[in-house]
Amino acid sequence: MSRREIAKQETRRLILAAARELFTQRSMEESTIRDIARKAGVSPASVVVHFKSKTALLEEVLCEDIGRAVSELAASVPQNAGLLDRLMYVSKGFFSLYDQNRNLYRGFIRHTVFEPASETPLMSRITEQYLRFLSGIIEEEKTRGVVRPEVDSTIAAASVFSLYMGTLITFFREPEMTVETVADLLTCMTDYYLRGIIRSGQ
Amino acid sequence: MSRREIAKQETRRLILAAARELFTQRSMEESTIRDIARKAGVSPASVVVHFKSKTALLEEVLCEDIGRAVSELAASVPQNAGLLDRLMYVSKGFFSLYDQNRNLYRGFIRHTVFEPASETPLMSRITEQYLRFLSGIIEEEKTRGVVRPEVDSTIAAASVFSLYMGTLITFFREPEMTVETVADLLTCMTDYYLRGIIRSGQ
DNA sequence: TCTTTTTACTAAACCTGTTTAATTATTATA
DNA sequence: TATAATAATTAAACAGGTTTAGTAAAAAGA
Repeated sequence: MSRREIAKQETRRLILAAARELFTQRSMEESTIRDIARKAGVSPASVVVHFKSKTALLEEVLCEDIGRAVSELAASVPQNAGLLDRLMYVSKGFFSLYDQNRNLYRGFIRHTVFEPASETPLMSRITEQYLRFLSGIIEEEKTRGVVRPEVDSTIAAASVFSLYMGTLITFFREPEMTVETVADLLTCMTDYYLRGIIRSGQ
Repeated sequence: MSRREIAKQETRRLILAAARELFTQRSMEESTIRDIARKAGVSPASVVVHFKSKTALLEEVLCEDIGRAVSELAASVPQNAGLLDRLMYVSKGFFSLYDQNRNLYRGFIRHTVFEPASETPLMSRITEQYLRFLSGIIEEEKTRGVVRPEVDSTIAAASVFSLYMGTLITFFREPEMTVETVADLLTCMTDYYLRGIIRSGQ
């Protein structure tokens, strides 16, 4: 690595560290690029040169945390638990994570979820990781005979994920909602999803 | 109404008309407050005085359209259709509406969905209207014996709405996705939801 | 080694949403 | 009617994300 490249990486590291520190203290709006730049000892322009935008910088910081959370949670799912509990396990972990800095994660998700997937590559990767995890569980339960064999696990995973997103929206929209309340709601909704709501045989 | 009040309402009307015209031509970001103010013949500050923020102004404009769409769609649901088709009917109408100006609606939903409910009263009202419509259908199908009687129609409506939101996110994230594709996906997901994915009797 | 090219970085400017401090016209009051 | 209070409006400023034009140092080429 050339001397230039080394300096560049060091600058990048400084910005990331400063951003992480500020973002964990304040919300997204309260942490300005100028603040981050000052803390990192670089110019505001440098921040935008290294990370395409403020959102991209936040994505870089938070996706590291979220990605680690997904991996850890997915690895620690209680294997002897039932389908519903296993599907809920990671979602509940996410709610707890977001609850640590609700405004920050709210801002982050607001700025990424509705963007074209190509604009938020890190977020996309984590979503795919989570979807694979969910469809993996469903496939597993298919071989156990719990889930009907004709069910498309990709569609089912996307559905379970949608229910999660729906409750996440409620979580962020209703400030009085706690992690427990939202987890209970999601559990109830997912339970319905698994069992269906119409009489069987219709 | 005093002379002052009349003038105030007229200014408000001018701003709304200008905003509507600009918003239907360009996206949210491309329509600046200064542009709207110039077209309306008022100062930029006036726009913010009459409407709390740019988002609130957009909410005012679009919720009129969305609200009308909900009412019209809800009133024209084919009554003899099955549960699935009736649940899908309004959602499909929304997708078509959003497809008319995808970037504008994307920006709008991005700026409102994750805000506290109190900040976006018009959006909240429409969401409640839609949820009532959905739970109404489910209650109806309960009396017909199609939906199991122990099902909580509020939870079920929230679930169907979540599936809609999930596919809407996909719709906005994947630019190549068409109204037809997303409608098919949602139909499939909702069908699973109604019938459940596990073997009955578990 | 000297020159040219590349590139990390930045100061200053730009754009836009929003706020503030008047200004001016209307309404209420004496 | 004259004066005081009120409120609609705005010019100007502010703040923050982003862009631009330029600088200076490193790398490449002679």
